[in-house]
Amino acid sequence: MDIRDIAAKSGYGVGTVSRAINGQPNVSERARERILEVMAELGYEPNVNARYLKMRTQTPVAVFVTGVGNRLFDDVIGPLQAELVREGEDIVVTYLEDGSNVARAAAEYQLARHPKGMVFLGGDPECFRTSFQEVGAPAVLVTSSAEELALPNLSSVTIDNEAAARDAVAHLCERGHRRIGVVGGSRDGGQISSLRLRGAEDALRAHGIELDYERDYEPCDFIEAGGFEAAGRLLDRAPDLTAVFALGDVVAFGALRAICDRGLTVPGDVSLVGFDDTSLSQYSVPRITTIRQNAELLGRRAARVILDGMGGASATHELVPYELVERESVRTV
Amino acid sequence: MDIRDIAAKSGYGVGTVSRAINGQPNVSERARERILEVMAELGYEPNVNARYLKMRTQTPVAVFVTGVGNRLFDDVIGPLQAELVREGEDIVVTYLEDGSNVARAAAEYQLARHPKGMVFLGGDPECFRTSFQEVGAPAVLVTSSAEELALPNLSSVTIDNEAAARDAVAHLCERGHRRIGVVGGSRDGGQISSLRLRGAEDALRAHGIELDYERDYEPCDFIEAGGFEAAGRLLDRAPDLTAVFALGDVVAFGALRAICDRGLTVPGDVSLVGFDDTSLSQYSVPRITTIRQNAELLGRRAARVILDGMGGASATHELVPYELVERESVRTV
DNA sequence: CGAAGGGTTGGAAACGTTTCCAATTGGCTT
DNA sequence: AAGCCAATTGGAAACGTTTCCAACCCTTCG
Repeated sequence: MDIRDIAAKSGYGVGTVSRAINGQPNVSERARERILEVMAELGYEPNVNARYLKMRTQTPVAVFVTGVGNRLFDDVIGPLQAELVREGEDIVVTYLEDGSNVARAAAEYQLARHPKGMVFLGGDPECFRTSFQEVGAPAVLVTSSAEELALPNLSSVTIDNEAAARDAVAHLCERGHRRIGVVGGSRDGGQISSLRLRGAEDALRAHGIELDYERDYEPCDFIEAGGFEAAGRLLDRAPDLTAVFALGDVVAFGALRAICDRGLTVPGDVSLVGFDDTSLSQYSVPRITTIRQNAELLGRRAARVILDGMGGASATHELVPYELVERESVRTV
Repeated sequence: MDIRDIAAKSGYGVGTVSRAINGQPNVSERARERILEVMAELGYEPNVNARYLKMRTQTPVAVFVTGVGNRLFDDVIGPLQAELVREGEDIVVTYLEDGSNVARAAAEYQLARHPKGMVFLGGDPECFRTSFQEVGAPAVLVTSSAEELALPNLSSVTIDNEAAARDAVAHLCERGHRRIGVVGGSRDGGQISSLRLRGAEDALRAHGIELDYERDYEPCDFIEAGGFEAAGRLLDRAPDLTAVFALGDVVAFGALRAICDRGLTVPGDVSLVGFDDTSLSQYSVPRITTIRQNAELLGRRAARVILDGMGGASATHELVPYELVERESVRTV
């Protein structure tokens, strides 16, 4: 079934039918009604391939997710999609195995599909530097800042990771902790790792403590298993630690397990603070004190940025508020 | 840039170029080499819109996920995608707000995009009955069985939910529990709820206990918050319960929290068994005894079914093995 | 009354592929 | 030398839209 079938059956020309379908002007009320009626009757659906071929754009909005299993991203997608569909846009999600090739994948996708917009959940700004020079569509990087890249179409929405990590660790220091371990990310890892690590370092230094990376830090991927193993190694190496700061909730969750496995309790023996405020930290036993990234806000803002970008707005770099939410995993010593 | 540019520059016709690009026969080695060379030189990428318009097919494989936040599905997507890309297929994921409209969404998508294959993560077979009559592409339903629907192109891969639930509850009964509560799903909910509920009922009956739905059952959505609230209500109503069977790990996780909130311990005061074996039950404190659904196997099998279906195979209904994994949340009374 | 102009309309051209068919080539066979 | 056949090739047609332009019909105005 074709737009021509609709034209024939409704008694109008294809041009008029096309205009009617797309809500364009220069169609009489009479014609519009008749055409819509015939469309409904025949159950006609426009062919997106033909449409996008002609319009030279394609897939509504492409979302790239790197790091399957990052709970925060799962929580961002819902609101993001909701906001976009409310404006009549659709999204299509692609999972990327490895965060490092995100820009390459995106570039290929863009070349091939010409999406209207692109959203990156995770992925390090660095990798956009080389291979993402000419973005055709508005793009937004969520949870990392792309400000210093200053690419014309690449926006970002994120919290101030450094300040948040500083607050998290200061929280521990203020409660009397002096032997504090850090787990997650990696020293020469992406922006997020670096920023959070630097924030932690700063807070410690402000309290007269120098972070000994050799002894009190253990890197790992942002998955439960990573946190479990890294915290295990850290605890075995430095049993006098009274607190652990995990660079992400999933890491904290794994760390919690590792702590318990050694017969220690949280917060009795070691205090724990996470980062992200996913459902993991809300429902774990004990509940974990963490930095709240407002997933809903992140999702909605990202959607807005894309929408505005499609409307011609230039790239922006938003900082959304964060919050330290105190729960039961930190003890005053 | 066009296929015609490649044709012109390489000195061959568009037909030959097209054949060379698609690895079809009837292209001399000489021509193929030259054409590939020119393509690389010009950085040419075929336009998928034009291609799919002509081929009358589109998006590689469409994946529909219903119920954001279901950890099991997150774990299935990775292996699914891995298997598919290994065969040169790509996937595109769409999140559906509400499980009930999955068939409608799929039908629309199919009409508009003509995907090569479709996979449904979650979604109840019932909703496919009416609106999914003529599937053009092979489709597979994961975690529910579509066997009784007997649709020509709709396959399914799932575990035997009823038997697994029976095993889970029997496990509790064999350890001396007589007052067992059940949380999650709903009585007139989808296939999964029904099957697991029936399995629980059967196991109880085999041990001389009749499940009192009014008193010992509390329905809820498959999210942490649901489990938390439902288990809370259940516990308040029937404080003499010594064990709880949750219809999903996320529900169990929420329930664990509710139990602890009431000053009770797991497994000291109440034993708990979950269902799915997501990372939640592996890392929680205590670790939760649960039914393992092998996410990787589910994902890989689903991919296989789609691949075979594209090769012309007809619908199959696979049952993959499950396993009761004993951890620390069940006590013998 | 003729011209001008705004709102509609129809249809051809174009978007970038794949595919079909006819034409060409070159090596064998008879 | 002529005839065949297979392998290769070129190019037109088609896929289903959108858009541009010309044509048309009314009003309205000078």
